Amino acid sequence: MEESKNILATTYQPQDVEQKWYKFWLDNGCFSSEINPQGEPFCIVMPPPNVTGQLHMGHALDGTLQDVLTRWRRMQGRRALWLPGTDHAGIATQAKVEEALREEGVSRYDIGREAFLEKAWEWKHRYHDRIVRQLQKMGSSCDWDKERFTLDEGCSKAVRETFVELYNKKLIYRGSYITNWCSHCQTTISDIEVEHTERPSHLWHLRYPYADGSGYVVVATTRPETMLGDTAVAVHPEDPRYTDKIGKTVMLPIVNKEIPLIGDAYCDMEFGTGAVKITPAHDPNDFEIGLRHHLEQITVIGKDGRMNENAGKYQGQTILECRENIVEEFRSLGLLEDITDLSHSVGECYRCGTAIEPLISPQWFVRMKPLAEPAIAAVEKGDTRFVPARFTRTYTNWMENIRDWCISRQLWWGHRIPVWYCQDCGAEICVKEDPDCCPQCGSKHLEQDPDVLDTWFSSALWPFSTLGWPEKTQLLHDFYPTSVLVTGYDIIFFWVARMMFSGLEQMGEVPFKDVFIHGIVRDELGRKMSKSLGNGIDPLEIIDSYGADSLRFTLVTGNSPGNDMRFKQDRIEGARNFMNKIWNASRFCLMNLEDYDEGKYALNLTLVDKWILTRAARVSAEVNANLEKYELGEALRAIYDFIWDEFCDWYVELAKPRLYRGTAEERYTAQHVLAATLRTALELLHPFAPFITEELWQQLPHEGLSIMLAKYPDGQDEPLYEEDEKRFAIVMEIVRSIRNIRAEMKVPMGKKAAVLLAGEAEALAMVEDAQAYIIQLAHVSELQFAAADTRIPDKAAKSHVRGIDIYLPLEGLIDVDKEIARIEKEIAATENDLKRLSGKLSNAGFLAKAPAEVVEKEKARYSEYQAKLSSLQEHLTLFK
RNA sequence: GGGCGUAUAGCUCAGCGGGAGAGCGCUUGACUCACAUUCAAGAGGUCACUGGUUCGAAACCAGUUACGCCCACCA
Repeated sequence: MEESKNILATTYQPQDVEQKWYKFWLDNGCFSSEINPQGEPFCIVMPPPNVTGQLHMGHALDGTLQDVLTRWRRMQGRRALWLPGTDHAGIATQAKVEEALREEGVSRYDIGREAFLEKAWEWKHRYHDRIVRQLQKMGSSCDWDKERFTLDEGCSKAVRETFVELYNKKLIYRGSYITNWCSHCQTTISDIEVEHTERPSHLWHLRYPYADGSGYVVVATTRPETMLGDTAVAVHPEDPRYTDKIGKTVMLPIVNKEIPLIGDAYCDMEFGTGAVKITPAHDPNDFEIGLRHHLEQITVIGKDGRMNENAGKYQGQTILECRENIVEEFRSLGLLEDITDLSHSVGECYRCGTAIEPLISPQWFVRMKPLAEPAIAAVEKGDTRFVPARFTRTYTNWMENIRDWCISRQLWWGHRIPVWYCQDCGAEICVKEDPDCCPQCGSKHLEQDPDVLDTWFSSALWPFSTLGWPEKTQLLHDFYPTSVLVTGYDIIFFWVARMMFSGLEQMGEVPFKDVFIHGIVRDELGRKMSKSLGNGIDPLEIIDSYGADSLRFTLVTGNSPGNDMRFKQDRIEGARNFMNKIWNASRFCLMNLEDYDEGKYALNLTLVDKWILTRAARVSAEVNANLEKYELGEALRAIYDFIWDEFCDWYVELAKPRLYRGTAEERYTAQHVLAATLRTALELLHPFAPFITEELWQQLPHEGLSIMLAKYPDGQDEPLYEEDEKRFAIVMEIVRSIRNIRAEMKVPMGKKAAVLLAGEAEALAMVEDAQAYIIQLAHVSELQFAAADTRIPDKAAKSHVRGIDIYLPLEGLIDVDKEIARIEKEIAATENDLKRLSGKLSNAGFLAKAPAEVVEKEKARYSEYQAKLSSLQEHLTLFK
């Protein structure tokens, strides 16, 4: 690695170092959980990206947060495991593969199930490799040796085990119910995969004549075409308009069939005409009513989304065509009463946007009630904690109102349902090992259920299937329950909730202790990034031009838990600038360490040394506290401020005189503190910006193989020089004050002014040994000290800081009017502060009830401002 | 119909009981020997509104308004 020393370039080139260090970490096993075999286990199981395509900004955010937590814990000495993997993504992947086939001019039915699956696996390998490369480019420190895939052998075994166990407990059942059918994807989807959108539509009021010729009843519907499958008309049993009509029959127009008028409390008397047409085969509510009243289910819409053979002359028409024609026919029959506007929510497939058709078909379901109860209790007990806490309610509300989960999909890519049907005796066989013959009749004519499972069924097992379950592995024993799950709020229902009940059911324990929820990454205008809008920002492109560290920095800063963030170009540039700043600060450090010889001299710490060391310790503590709370953005902000403001703008500047012109001993101390502080800063920053910190850390004096394995600074064992910290704060104020006067008076840089500090001996003593600092940073030619009552220069600009009057006698440069204005402005500000403080201090309640230290602080502040005010007022009289 | 979030400087956002913050943008000045992807200084805010709790509220509570999101079998 020695040849990598390149401290000449004044700009950081991430491309040069990122690949090198990732390989180094891999080669040295730094990502293995066993790099810290003695540590307390810490485990994050990666939400598996779909193998459908490539990583987007959401993955980049998700991965960055996980990597920060993992690297931080690892540096703390924990036995940290970040377990990676990918998801087979049933519908999505199958759709992609089918699309590819279509381009070749064939359908999946042409090539058959086996050949299709081969294609799908090819697809999987190709995109899997791409995703892994992308995760690696991000700097992800996951343990690749333990990588998993939802459709791999182990996960398949876990799925099989779970299915059979739930089946045996009657928690999985098969039945003909109405489910959500997507005619484009050609499969059923679960309730949460249906997206509801408000669409403007109409309410058609149709007349259904009574069979006995006594007039008609008007039904209101948004779906006239389904009338072909009507098997009743329902009204509220207590609706006075209809009580005497219940039990009559109506003549279903067009179809010319008698159907009953029934009473059912489902009907809302207020809505429409109070009468509802009932189509049990095409509406979930009607389905329920149909069951209650033993109505016939007549399917008139087929799986292709067109009217079927039961639709008579309308057979073959699309739903919308048929709708128009039915309405026309009602009109011509004189049975169209009215058409009114209505906006109502339409269910659409989350994948393809196709309108969902409720259809009756035999499907497999998970019985949710018994599984949801422990999952709710576990969160209420606090076994699993949501961060931020507000998502607890999102979770429990959903769990409490949960409905059975339809898990069968009419796809080929996925876990095949482990159920066989005996072709001879009709037995249903659900077993862990593929059966040879029917256990009931011994027949060999068995046929496996053609369907596969919802992808989320396998994802639900992810926290333990990846650790080896159903085998009782050491890994499972050591790392389950996992420490934290990091994911977006958009999949709390799809995934988090299902992992919860699956973990509790199969493992008897929650799958993770914390759920750290983040928002989604939006574009500059706050819009969701999407393919159709074409507003997506490719993380890989950002990495290519700015580096992974800059991308990670951008994603972490300004991102608070659970909230969405906007990705703006100028923020990534800011991140890039920060990396460059560190690069150059390190260059400076390295240039001055050429002759550094550890231990050569005893340290002789100066004021500024003690200040920066104390600040480093405090920032370290603050960073850890924030990371514990999952406040990653706050942690990083503290590091940023420390490095840029305190270390670069103050410490480095003040170290220069000793480095350039100091004695050998002085130079040594400065080198030592410089290197130690920079090293601490790099270590603090490492989880957020792994590449640049490794590159620089390696070049600094260090112990150990990699910064990844350095102890994360926590500031616990460092001495705190509190007195020096306070004193240096005063120095900073004085410097800023002088700089302010210089800038306001437009004193040219080259023009150095003499500065007089006047005050009580006690106040002056605070800054006495900091003269050189003030002279250097405030461009002062000479610094004089004087007693408080010294006769002061006539034509001097003045400021006042902490009991010290600061005079800049700038003959010829002082613009009297400007100085008056400047002083008046400062006086006004001071008076304002005093007013507020005196109000506070004259408040008996405040003095009696506020904590003593707060009262003390305010009192001190008050007298300080008073001194400042009188000092400035006195000064003003000199000019008037 | 239920639930949730957000409203702080021109923009993007932190802060969430004790002196209004950052980055970007803007103004002014500086190529100061690590960095102009820089340095220094500055302007800019009744912290959405109304009540309440408190000695003290941007922060806590209640309500209001605006925008956004999620859930719900609204023919």
